[in-house]
Amino acid sequence: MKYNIKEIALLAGVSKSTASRVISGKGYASPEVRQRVNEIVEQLQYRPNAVARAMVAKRTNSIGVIIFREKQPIVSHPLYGKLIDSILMAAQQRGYSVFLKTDQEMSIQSTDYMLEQRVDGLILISRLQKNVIEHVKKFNVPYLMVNGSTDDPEVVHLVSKDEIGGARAAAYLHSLGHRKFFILAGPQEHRSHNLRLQGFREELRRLNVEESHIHVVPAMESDFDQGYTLMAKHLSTFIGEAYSVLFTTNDMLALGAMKVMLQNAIRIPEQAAVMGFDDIDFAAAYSPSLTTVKVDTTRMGRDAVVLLDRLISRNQDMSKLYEYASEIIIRQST
Amino acid sequence: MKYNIKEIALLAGVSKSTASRVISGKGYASPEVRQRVNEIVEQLQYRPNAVARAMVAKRTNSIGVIIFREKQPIVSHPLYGKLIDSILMAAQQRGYSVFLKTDQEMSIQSTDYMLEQRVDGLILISRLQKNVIEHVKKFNVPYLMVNGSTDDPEVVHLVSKDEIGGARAAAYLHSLGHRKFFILAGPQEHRSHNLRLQGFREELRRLNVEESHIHVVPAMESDFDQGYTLMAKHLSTFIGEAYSVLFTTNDMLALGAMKVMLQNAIRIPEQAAVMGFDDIDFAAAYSPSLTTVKVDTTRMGRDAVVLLDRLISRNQDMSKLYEYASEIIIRQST
DNA sequence: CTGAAAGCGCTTACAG
DNA sequence: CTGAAAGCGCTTACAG
Repeated sequence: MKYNIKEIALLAGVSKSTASRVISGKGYASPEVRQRVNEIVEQLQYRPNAVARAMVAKRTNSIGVIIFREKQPIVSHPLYGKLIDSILMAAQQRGYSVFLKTDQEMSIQSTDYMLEQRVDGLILISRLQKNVIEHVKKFNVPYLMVNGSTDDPEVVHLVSKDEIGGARAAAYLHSLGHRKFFILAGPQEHRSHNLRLQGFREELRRLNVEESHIHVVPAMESDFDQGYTLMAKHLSTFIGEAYSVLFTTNDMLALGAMKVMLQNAIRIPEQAAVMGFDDIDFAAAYSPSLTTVKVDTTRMGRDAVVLLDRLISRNQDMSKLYEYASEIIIRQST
Repeated sequence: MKYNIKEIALLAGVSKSTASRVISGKGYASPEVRQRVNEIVEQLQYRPNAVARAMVAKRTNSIGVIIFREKQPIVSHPLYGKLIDSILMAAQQRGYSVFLKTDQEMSIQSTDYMLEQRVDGLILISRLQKNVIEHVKKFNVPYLMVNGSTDDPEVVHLVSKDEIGGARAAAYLHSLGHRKFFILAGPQEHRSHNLRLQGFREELRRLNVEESHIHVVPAMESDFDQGYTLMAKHLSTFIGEAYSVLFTTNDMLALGAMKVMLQNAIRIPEQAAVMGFDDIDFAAAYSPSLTTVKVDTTRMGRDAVVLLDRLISRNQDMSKLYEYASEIIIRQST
C-alpha cells in the first residue's frame, strides 16, 4: 500500500522525471500527462516520501523545539504550553513540521539529536547551559532562544521586559497605597525571576520605600507547591509585621501563597493584596482572580517561528534582541 | 562544518563501508581502524545524517502525535499537556523523536502530513472524525488512539473507565448524604463526557434517587468559561431548589462553576459540595481544592508509546482496548 | 515537453 | 577484517 514514484511513473506511462515534475509541481508537463499522473496518484493514494525529498533538497522543512527545564511539568506548565501551542500554529502555517523535545538535564544531547535529524532550525526555550549554545554554534544551523538568558550578543533571543514589568508592578502597588512589601522571589539564576525582582526593588527605592519595609523570601523553585510551602512558613511574619501586599516573581508562586492565605481566612485584597507575574490562564480563573503582569507568550511563540523562518531562508541580518512589553492586568487580588 | 561519511572515511583512510560500520556500531572493524575513525568523528564533530539513515533503513525512528481539538488551548490544556509530557518522556527513552501537531479542523490533512514524513507510528489524541481513521488504515502504518472514541473494534485505543468513574462519583456523593444533584454535563458527543454522565446517572438510579432531584445542564463547551457562564445562569435554580451538590463531567467546568459560587459567598462544601473529573493540576491548587475523579494521564501517555512501539516493531497481536481505572480523589470541596 | 543519468548520505549484502 | 557496488526514493540539470 506504499508506492514510490517509479511505480507511479510506470502506471502513468511516463518517466520518473516527468512524474516527479507533476507531483512536485515544478517543471513542465503537458496537460494530458499531468492529468494521467494525477489520476494514478489519486487512485493509489500515493504520498511522496518526505524523507527522500529532504535528502535531495538538503532541507527537511522541520524545526526542532527544545524546552530545557529541570522539573516536570514541562509542556504541561501553563506558560510553556501556551508557547508550544503558538509555535505549532505558526509553524504549520509556514509549512514546517516540528520536532518537540523536553530536556530535563539541560544537556547537549537533545540538541545533538535534533542536529542529526537535520532540522532546518532550532528554537531553544528557557534556561539552558551555556555550552548548549556553544555546541549549536559549531553546526551553524539557524537557531534562536526564547525566554532564556545569554550574555552572548550574537544570539537571537526573545525575552519579555521583565525589569520594566517588575518596576511597573511596584509602581502600581505603591499607587494603591501599599508601603510594606513582602516578596517571594523565584530562582535568581533565571533571567526573568532575577530581573523582575530587580525591577521591583529599584522602583521601590525610587519611591523611597524603606529597605526595612521590604521583605524578600528567596524561593528555590518557582511552582505552586513552593509558593504554598514558603507562605505557610512565613505567614506569621507576614501577618505579624503587617505587610499589606505580596508580590511574587511568577503566578504559580502567587497562587500557591494565596491558597495559604485563603485557608487562613485572610481576606484578599482587603487584608492583603497579591500580585504575580506571567498571566497564566489560572491567574484569571482563581478565586479571587490574580492581578499580574502579562507576558504575551502567544506572540513570542509566533514571532519565534517567523524569525527562525527568516533566519533559515534569507539568512539576512537582523537584530538579535527582541523584547516584549509587559502589561499590568488588574484583577480581584489587589 | 557539516561533513559526510565520505569525508570521514577519506580522512581516516578507510572506505565508506568501514567508516559506516564503526560509526553505526554494527559490523566488524579492527580496533585500530575503529579508533582512527572515532578520532576523526570526534575531531570534526561529525553527526550522521538521520535523514539518509532513515532512507535506507526505511524507518525514521520518529512517531507522530496529533491532538485533535476544535478549541484553543490545545497543548496548553492541562490534560493534554500532561499527556504530551508523558509521551515525550517515554518516546525519548525508546529512541523515538516525536513530531507534534495540533489539528483544529479535525481533518485528514495533519495525518497526511505525518504520513509523508514517514513516521513509524501515529498517536491520535482526542476526538477525531471517523474518516481520519479510515484514512490512516489505508496506509497501514501502526497507530493508536488515546482518549478518543470509536466503535471500530480493530482500533487499538486507550481510554479511561469513565462510566465506572461516574458511577463511583455518584456513590461517593450519595454516601456523603447528598440527595439532590445538580450536574453540568460537557458535550455529549465526546465519549468521556457522555460516559461520565451516564455512569453517574445510572448509579443514582440504582440508589433510588428521584429523577426530579437530578438536574442536568448541558454544556456546549467544556472549559472554565463555560462552567462559569452556565453556573452564573443557573445559580438561582441551584440555590432556589436547594441542590446540595454540583457534579461536572470535567474539572474545568467545575472550577468555572466554583468561581461563581465563591463570588456569591456560597460556602463550599458546607452549603454546596462540588466534584469534578480528570484531576488536572489546578484541581488541587484551587481554594478550596476540588474533589475529583483522577484519570491517570501520565500512565496513559507512557503506555501509548510502549504499545505503539510494540505495534511498530513486533507487530504482534495485542488487545485493542486498554481501559484505565479511575480513582476518587477527595479534597476540600466535598 | 520528456527521459536518462547522476546524486543526496547513508547501509548492507557480497567478495575477497 | 575491509572495500566496491548497489540501492533507499526522490529531484535536477542536461540533452534531445
